[in-house]
Amino acid sequence: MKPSRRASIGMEKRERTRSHLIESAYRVFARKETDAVTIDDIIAEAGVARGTFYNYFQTREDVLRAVAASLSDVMNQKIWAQYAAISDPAERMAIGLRQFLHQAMRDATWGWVIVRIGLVAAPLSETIERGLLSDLEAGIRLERFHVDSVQATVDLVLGTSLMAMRTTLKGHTEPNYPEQITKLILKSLGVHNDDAEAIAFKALEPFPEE
Amino acid sequence: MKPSRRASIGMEKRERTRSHLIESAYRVFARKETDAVTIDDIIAEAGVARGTFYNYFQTREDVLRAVAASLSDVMNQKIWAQYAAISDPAERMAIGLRQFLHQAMRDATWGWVIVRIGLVAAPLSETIERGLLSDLEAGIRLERFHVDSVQATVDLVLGTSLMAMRTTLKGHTEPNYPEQITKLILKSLGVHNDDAEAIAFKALEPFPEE
Amino acid sequence: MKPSRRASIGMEKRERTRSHLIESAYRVFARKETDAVTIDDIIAEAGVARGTFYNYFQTREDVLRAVAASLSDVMNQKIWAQYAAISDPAERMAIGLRQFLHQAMRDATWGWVIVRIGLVAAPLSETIERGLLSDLEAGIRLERFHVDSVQATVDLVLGTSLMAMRTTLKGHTEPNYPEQITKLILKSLGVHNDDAEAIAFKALEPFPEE
Amino acid sequence: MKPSRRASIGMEKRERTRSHLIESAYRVFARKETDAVTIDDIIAEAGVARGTFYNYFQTREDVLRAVAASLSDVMNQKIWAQYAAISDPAERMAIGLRQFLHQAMRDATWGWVIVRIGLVAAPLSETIERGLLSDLEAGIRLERFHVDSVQATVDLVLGTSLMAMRTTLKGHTEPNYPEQITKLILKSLGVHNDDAEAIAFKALEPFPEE
DNA sequence: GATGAATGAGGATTCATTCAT
DNA sequence: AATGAATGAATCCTCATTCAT
Repeated sequence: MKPSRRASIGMEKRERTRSHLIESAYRVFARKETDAVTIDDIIAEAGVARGTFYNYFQTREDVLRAVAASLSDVMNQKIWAQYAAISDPAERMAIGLRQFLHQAMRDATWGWVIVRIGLVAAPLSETIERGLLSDLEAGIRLERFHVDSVQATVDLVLGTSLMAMRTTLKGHTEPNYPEQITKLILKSLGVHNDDAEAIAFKALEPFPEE
Repeated sequence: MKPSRRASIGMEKRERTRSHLIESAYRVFARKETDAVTIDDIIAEAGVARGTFYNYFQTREDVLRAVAASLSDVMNQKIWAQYAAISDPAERMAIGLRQFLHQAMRDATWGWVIVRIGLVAAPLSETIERGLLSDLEAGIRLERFHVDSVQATVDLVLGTSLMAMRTTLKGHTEPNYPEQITKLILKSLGVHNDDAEAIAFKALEPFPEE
Repeated sequence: MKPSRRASIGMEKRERTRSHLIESAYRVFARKETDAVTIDDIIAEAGVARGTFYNYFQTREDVLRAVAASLSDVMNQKIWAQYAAISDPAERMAIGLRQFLHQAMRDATWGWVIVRIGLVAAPLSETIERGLLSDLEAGIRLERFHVDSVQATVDLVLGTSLMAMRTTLKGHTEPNYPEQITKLILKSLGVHNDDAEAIAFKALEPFPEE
Repeated sequence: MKPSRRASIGMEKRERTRSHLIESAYRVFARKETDAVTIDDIIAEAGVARGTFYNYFQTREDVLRAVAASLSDVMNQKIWAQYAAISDPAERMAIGLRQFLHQAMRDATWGWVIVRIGLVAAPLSETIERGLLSDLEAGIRLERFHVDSVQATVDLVLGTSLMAMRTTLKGHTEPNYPEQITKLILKSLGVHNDDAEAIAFKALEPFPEE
């Protein structure tokens, strides 16, 4: 059992450093335009030597991908996990959108990273689009949504929510902004006004804390 | 030869070189991510010496602003100017949106530059937002649009149309995509389905050529 | 278990690892230009951890020296060992040269290492020069060789044989090339043509296999 | 005539800097093992900024090639040119070898560069081998040389002269060493002793100074 | 006004070496 | 004795910017 134990200690440390680097990179990506981020920024934030970075990532792209993958994980666990039980697609989408925007308000770092790399980094945007698409199709099948073009709808939902997030992060404070956006999007999907309002403003379950 | 004439010739030449540089930069910005554009790219495209660039612009930001300003001018003259006569805000907005998307399909270079710098570069983003806002407010005033939050609506229109443009530029081809998007946005602004459809698919005046 | 036994096991293991590292380094030196060899290359070839290398060698120079020393040993045992019994200096030299070149043809790895580090690494080149010099002086004393300058002769023998080895390794295939070279060198040392030919082409004892 | 004059001034300056860099690189290559030469070494020697180097060469290989090309030019002009009038291949080869070795004694910098890059760097090695081969073939055709294998002879001449040069550069001082080497090589090519001696020690024309 | 050579700060990357486990 | 994470010096390379002609 000696070697496996030894190895597992090494592994743990390695994993810890890797996570630490990803978290540091994440904080840096929140502060700066993606292309302006240097590896020096990241190692300074992590308090680690230059060479250490290269023990874990080959390139800046690499670490960007890792950050995106980690965000995608978090999102899956925190945002979408919770509505396993909900069957109404309109309600599912509403919860997703609101969590998304609330999370950005609660944690601006998270928000900025999403706005900056959300659309660029493959794994994240794919995760989002896939989830969105499945809810959308379910809604159409169940005649909850009424849309002419699925692609147009995807553009609307994604475009609007990212833009709303940006607006929020830039300091716009309007009461219930996430709910306003949610209601607006639901209506665009063909949900009637009162229904949309009821769903968008329905009490949310508390967000799972870290 | 009168000195003033000499001067005016110089002026003309100066203006010509400046425009040439702006157009070259514009083509380069269409090809590459904003931060990836180097001054070398621009002077290579313009076929001009390195020093010449600095006779006209102090920094890279400078030329970006100039490109944005030039786009903004064109937009004011071509798009906004065109519907001076139209009074229905829904129709105005529909024409604006469609022109916008059609132009991107016609001229991918233009499209990519708008997607890349439309929201970031100063004079351009202001022109866009101002135009959008004035139509929006007119529509609300005249009870053509029914919205709860103006900001939410701005986010929806901008976000959706930029995302749609991106989709188009990436090769999505769906018949009447600009019209689908326009109809969807009009409905989101509270215009009834049939009305939105009629407006979104109404024949367009030909776009003024250069 | 007796401590001395324990110690001797440790010693054996230590020796085994050391040899393993030297052999791995040797294979790497055969593949790459000396200065291009990294310690990573060596440990990857050996399948051993980075730290292990430093348990045996202080620096890269160190391992280079060790490889050279090991080559020198092999050479002494395999090539020169066999002509203890031969007294004619011309024949001794002929056998040495031919073994040298035949070995390079048989084992290109060995050949490349010799060509690459043969002249740089001290212990090897000294071994070679010492052997060469003693045969040369014997030949002169016995009036088998007729030369004006010993140094010039050393340069000729060493330079020609290394260059011939390089030529061979680069793929030149001419029947009996080692013998041609040997005959040429013998003639340069003052041996008559027919005599040189006879010696250079005389049947060789089989090479001692590993 | 203005622009062409302007351009030609620029060209001259450019050419001057380029030559300056090549000469500096040349001096550095004489001091260090090829792979140990850094671009910093070169720019320090040239007293020029880091970026300047990259205005002229893309890579270290590039500058090596340029140095080799320049050496090859000089060689063609100075050494080969000199014996346009000499028809005896033995004499031609003797003059070539002696010039070669004398030049190394006179100018150690030159010698070291030749020893280091003579066989590796493209245009230089070709010039050397071509010159050698043409004399060799002429000698064989005219029955001045008597050899069994051309390749073996090339290896002998190149190997011996490079090794002799190295010996000289390392401080070996023997009177008439270039001549001893030349005589030895001529004899190896089948020239009779007295003849070889006469040719190898014949008075040399003074070497054309720069 | 146009040119392009020269500059050097900034950032990326490699790799020998140390050291705690 | 073996391991491999961490280190940081050394080097490479790019590119915005200056300036003399």
